[in-house]
Amino acid sequence: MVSSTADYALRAVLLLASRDDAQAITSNEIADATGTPRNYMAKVLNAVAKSGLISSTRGPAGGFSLAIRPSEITLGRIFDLFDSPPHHPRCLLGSGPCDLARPCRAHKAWMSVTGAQRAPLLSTTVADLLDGRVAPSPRKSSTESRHVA
Amino acid sequence: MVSSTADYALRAVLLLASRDDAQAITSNEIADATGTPRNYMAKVLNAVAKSGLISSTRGPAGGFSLAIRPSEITLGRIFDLFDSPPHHPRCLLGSGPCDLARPCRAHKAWMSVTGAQRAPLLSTTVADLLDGRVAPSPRKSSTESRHVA
DNA sequence: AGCAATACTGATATCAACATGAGAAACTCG
DNA sequence: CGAGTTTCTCATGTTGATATCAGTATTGCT
Repeated sequence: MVSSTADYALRAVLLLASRDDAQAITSNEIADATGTPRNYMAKVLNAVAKSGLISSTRGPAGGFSLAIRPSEITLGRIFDLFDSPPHHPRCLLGSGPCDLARPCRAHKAWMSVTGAQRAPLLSTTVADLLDGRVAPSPRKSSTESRHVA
Repeated sequence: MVSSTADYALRAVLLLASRDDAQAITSNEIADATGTPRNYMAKVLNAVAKSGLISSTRGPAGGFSLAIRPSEITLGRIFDLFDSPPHHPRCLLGSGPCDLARPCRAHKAWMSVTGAQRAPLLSTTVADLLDGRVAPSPRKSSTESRHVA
């Protein structure tokens, strides 16, 4: 459901956010601490740094450090770097005209589902994750009881 | 976010559910109507049929038809056939003991996020999609206003 | 029995994500 | 200026999902 690359990025950002000191950590340290392949993590960090979430300094005592505050980093912002949000180019029902401007019923309902899936990524920040704080879970069992008979 | 295979399966089921007559449709008809590759759709339909959601009859005038009512088919049931739900084998924060029984704070929050993403898949049925009906969207802006300053 | 239509099965090709390795660029120190 | 440390970049290998093809099994009809 979430690519491993985006998962690596999340772990790295989470690790950086968990230490308050502005001291930079090397790519290898991050890889070892998060249990990810060293060379690959270096590439992932590079991509994240390009987006502006983290900053990198080269040379001795160099490494990576958080560029903005954890409360500003939503999960969606991290995942969007690698996993592009899905778009349904063709209508879910085969026939009939159905574009984005005038989606068919199924298309409309589907967009709502994907939107609901995306909501917690947009509302949850890295700071929330560190504090164990959690986005409000949607109340269930409202549609659950409809399809019993 | 959702594999193309699962997407194909959803379209096929949606197409079958959209016609009330119990007449079977051939694999090729389904593929053409949904705009998916013929040979691949045949294989996907085969897998869906094995799970019991649809039934298949061979020979002339054969094809596929819905095995159970659309209101009984949740989206999660279709997607789980191909996209296995993600599990986080390693803790999100590198160090410290953290298993599934006693998850760390970050782990706990993460599980809540993934759970919230999965909720609409479990509560929405194929019948809902056909009717344009939609799962209740989680109330937002409760965590949204926290990270402004 | 034999033919045609259809679902099924396995082997194979294709492609993108994942991962590795080596070397170049950049920075800090003596 | 030179040496050491670290990020950065490119080329290559590996894996799994995606897609195709050819062949087999099953059923209905004549």
